[in-house]
Amino acid sequence: MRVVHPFVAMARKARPELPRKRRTAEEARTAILDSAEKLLAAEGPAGIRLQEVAADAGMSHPTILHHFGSREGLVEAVVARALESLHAQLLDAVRSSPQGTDQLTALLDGCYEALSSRGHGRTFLWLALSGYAPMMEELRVRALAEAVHVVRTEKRRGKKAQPTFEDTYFTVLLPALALLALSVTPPQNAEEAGAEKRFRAWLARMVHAHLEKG
Amino acid sequence: MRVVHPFVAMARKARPELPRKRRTAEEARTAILDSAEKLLAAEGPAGIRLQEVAADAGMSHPTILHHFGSREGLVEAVVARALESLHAQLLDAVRSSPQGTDQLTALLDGCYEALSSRGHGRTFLWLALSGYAPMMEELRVRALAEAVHVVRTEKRRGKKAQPTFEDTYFTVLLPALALLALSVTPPQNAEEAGAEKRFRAWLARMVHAHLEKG
DNA sequence: CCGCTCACTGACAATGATGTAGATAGTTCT
DNA sequence: AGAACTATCTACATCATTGTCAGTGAGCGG
Repeated sequence: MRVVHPFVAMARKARPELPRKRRTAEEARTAILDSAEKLLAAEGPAGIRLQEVAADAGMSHPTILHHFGSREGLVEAVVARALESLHAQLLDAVRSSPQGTDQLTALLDGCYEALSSRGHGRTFLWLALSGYAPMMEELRVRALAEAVHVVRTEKRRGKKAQPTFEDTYFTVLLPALALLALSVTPPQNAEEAGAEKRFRAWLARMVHAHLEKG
Repeated sequence: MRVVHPFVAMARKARPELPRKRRTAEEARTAILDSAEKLLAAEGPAGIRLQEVAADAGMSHPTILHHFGSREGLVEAVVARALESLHAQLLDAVRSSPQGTDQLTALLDGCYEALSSRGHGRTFLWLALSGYAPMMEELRVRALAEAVHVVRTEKRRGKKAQPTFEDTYFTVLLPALALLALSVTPPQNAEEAGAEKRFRAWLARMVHAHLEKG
């Protein structure tokens, strides 16, 4: 039934770049996930092919199946890790600077960085389109808006017109959607990058003005 | 070399639902494109499979190859037709109402309708992510912003502070990006639909206020 | 009625992707 | 050193998808 390979040694010699490396299971998993994540951001979940991931990670594709059970297992793992990483980066960006126009610009810059630097914004949109991630819930805009709303109402304690929560929610949602869409195609040159930066500053002024005036 | 099929007639009888239909070439092409466009909006360009398109259009997959030459040919045709249709619908929406807050709300509603009704927004994002369509150019935001800027400067003739074109551009770009991102996941129920409608009205007020004040 | 055109079909080839099986070779523990 | 463990490999099986081919039949002009 099984044809035993005759010339293993020869094949080995023919491709001297195959010194079977042995990593720890953890190292192997992260190497695989790193390679898969690149493909995920570039081509979406459908673009994750075992052979290609394996080639990029410097191993053969059955090794991936050994570590993740199946292609679906790999996809789930890389999706989970990417979303986790995105949320962590966004949280970092939000935690640093809460008040003032300049800080708001910095905040938007930070969020945009989180979305575009490692292709997480692209990944997120791929997932939303593919139905992997429930768009709005995953972006956790609501939670962020709640935090902002607390600060906002705090600041205008005593004023007569208190803003509604929905107003605050929309005010947070708007830049979130815009930055997400922008991150699909990162700027190709310095000029585009400059324009996008000015856009974020402009957007920050707009949002800030709206939050202040109520 | 070739095994001649022995029981064609029997096979025909076995599946009586196969009366070979003959359409005109035009009818066939549009039927195929209609089916392919559904798949394109749902799963992106990578989701266009000849067998599936053929099944949906009620024919065998070689017929598609007969009409479009190759899968790539089909994809190009359906992409071209979808973008054409999206631009036509957006143009329609923009042409109807140029001034005032209420009309601006209607305009945004119209644009959102164009993006979400037939999944054109999803299609567009699939294409942008896949690298088929150059995001910003394809949305033709610049051309729209130029038209808006003419009207805007016209209205404030004589005033001292004229808004820059970039300000107008950003003011058009912002709702464009937001609506596009929103169209990825159309509302699942009446409540979500209502919230999105209120968001568009809120956005229209914001944009209108900015355009008026300068 | 005849014959041509071409939309259409089933069968098959070719390619590429996932998954399986058994052997091989680092690592670590005793 | 020897044994156990397991990360890794090659080879193969299986399936889905695109594309080719030769033939079929509906409609139309003579």
